[in-house]
Amino acid sequence: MAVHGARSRSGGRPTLEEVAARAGVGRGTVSRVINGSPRVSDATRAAVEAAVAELGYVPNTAARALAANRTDAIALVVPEPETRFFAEPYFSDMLRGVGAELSETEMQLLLIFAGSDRERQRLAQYLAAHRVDGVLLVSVHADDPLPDLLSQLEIPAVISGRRSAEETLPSVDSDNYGGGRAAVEHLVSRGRSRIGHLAGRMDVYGAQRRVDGYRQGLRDAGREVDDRLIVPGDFTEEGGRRAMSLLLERFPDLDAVFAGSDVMAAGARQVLRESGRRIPDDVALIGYDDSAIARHMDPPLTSVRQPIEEMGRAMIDLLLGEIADRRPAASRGLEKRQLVLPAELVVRASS
Amino acid sequence: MAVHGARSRSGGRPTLEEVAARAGVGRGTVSRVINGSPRVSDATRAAVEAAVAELGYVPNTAARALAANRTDAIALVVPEPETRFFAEPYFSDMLRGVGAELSETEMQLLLIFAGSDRERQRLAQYLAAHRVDGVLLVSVHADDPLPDLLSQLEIPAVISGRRSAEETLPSVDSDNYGGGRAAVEHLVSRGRSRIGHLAGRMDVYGAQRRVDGYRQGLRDAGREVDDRLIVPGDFTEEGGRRAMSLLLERFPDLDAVFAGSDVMAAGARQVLRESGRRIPDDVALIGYDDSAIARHMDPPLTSVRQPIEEMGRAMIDLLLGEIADRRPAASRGLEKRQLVLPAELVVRASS
DNA sequence: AGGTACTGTGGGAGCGCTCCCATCAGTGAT
DNA sequence: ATCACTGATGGGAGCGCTCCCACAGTACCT
Repeated sequence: MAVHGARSRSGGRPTLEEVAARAGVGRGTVSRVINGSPRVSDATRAAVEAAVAELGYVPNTAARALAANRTDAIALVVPEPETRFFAEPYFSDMLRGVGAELSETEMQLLLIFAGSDRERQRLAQYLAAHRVDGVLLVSVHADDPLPDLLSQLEIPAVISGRRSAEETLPSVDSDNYGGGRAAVEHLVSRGRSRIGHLAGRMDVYGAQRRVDGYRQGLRDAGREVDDRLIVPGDFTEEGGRRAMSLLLERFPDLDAVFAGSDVMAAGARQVLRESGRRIPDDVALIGYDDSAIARHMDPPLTSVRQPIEEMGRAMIDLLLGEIADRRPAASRGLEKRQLVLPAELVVRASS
Repeated sequence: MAVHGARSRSGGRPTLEEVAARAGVGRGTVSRVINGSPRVSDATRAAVEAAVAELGYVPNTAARALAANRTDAIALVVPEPETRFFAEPYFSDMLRGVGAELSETEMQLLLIFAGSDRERQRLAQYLAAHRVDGVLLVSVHADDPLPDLLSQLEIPAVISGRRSAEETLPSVDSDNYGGGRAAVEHLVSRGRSRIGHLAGRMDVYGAQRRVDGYRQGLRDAGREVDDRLIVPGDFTEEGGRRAMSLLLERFPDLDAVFAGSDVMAAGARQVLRESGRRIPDDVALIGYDDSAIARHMDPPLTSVRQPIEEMGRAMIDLLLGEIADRRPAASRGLEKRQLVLPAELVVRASS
């Protein structure tokens, strides 16, 4: 006996069916118009669009997701505590690029932090429920289980940077090798003869590549590479200080330092100052990341800039491609799915 | 002729039906167990849970959303460009509180920026599609159309701060009045006799209340309020400088200043310095927000602290209540739905 | 013994959409 | 005039869940 009128549970919102009735067409046709199918005559399309406008029709996402098995949403997963996310400009730049590129589409972006174990647990559950069509993974460490979980669940994903030379996931990286090389080349061209390198954490592939670039830069200049000139730090200021002290101890006649990050360069600067050395007169200093630190340092720090915002855009492009190409599972090779964007040396007063 | 086997479009994920078959019960029973209904015997529940575990069953959110007309997601809407979001600790603190409180539930948080017109357009579309069960609105200006859109769409929402004394939406605010009063009380107790106030933008209700508190603080001390001691700024550093200059011009014998924000206090400090006045010896200075600026200022700035993280938690509590109480539409009054959390004076060397 | 009131359970009827097959009218070739 | 296509359209059959009614079983009354 129950009368199921137009005003159902969904709060009186119009449905596809109602739009179809209004436009005097079938359900399928309205669906085609909504989804931009070309197989609709112009007259029909116009009629449907008018009905949509009159009724203020908005598609029900849940119904669409259920029927089409897609969510029109992707997640930006940050496997870090929220604090780091806000502290580092890297993330905000990345987010800007991602947001810009995504605003061209109908896709929705979710921001998910997975710093704590508890949060990672929730994330796993979330992914298992397939609540997103794809995932953007930033700042992943070499031993993170997340990428494997993703491929196991067959969720398209793109990673920023790469975990190793054999990265299997689609990825967008910047040219750490070229960046390292450019830094050294610059120092050589300024007549520096003994150039040290404060390396980053060696379990980060990008840091390894910077070292490789440093080596090659020296070789290009016809110099021998003395491994004792390479001191590992850990990307922190304190690490930079320690590494710098050690380097100075080994080579009192050092006249240039290439640090694997601006933060380490800041630590190095302190040690150089304390030892009475002037920058750049006695020792030239170069950092990496071109962060705010670099611009505000005294003297302003020469640094290697990564096009982070552009990397964000590229990641979205790749991911959308992956999602669209879902049908011929793993058809294309990896070649076109791993991008490396150029890094650029920004010269300032420290070198 | 088509055979619709167990492995359907959804990528072979088990369904409720399959779990039911496995556990030897009906569909309804499994649903009850999944949703924690008490109307299930212990034995049956155990059997179902075992089946869920064996099959690795995860509910299909889209189907649930469609059938139950809810999304289990809420949005934190920031009507500001992303840049400001990252720049101000207010948001990151808020996000931390919100995230913490939400992690106790099954709800998913979406972060949505609506700084540009284009983004606002998208947001409106998003809300019209009812893709979230509720909305948290932070940093809303008096004339923002968003709150009205929300109530028109009948989407539960909670606002941080309030737009005016007659705020109609559920809200969580801090006690700006009490904070202003406490600041003045403190200055009076330190023997300051001529106390100025650098007010914030007067279209922000909280700024008005700080002024009210300032006034009452003086009255409490039995002093007369001279309106020329109150100079409006605009919450910026430059505004703080201008207001401070004006104030100093009017009252060269000023011996205390209460600024409506730490940033304005920073501007004021510069002007005070330039005029040769020492802080706190000649002039005491108090800010508002207790931000990083306050702690790092020279001398460290006395400031009024708002419990932002706690406000975030409270907003979630309120919102979840609103969502749960959807049935008796607008039943409860507003009394219990507008919280005011205490502000606290953090005394440092500047006063 | 017959009622009354639970509790626990099964399963039909949707939710609003997409997918896809059937249908129909039009077009050009035979 | 007939046949084979093609493009445009209608609508059935799900997608996987929740809601709710119906029904069996048990317990407690009169």
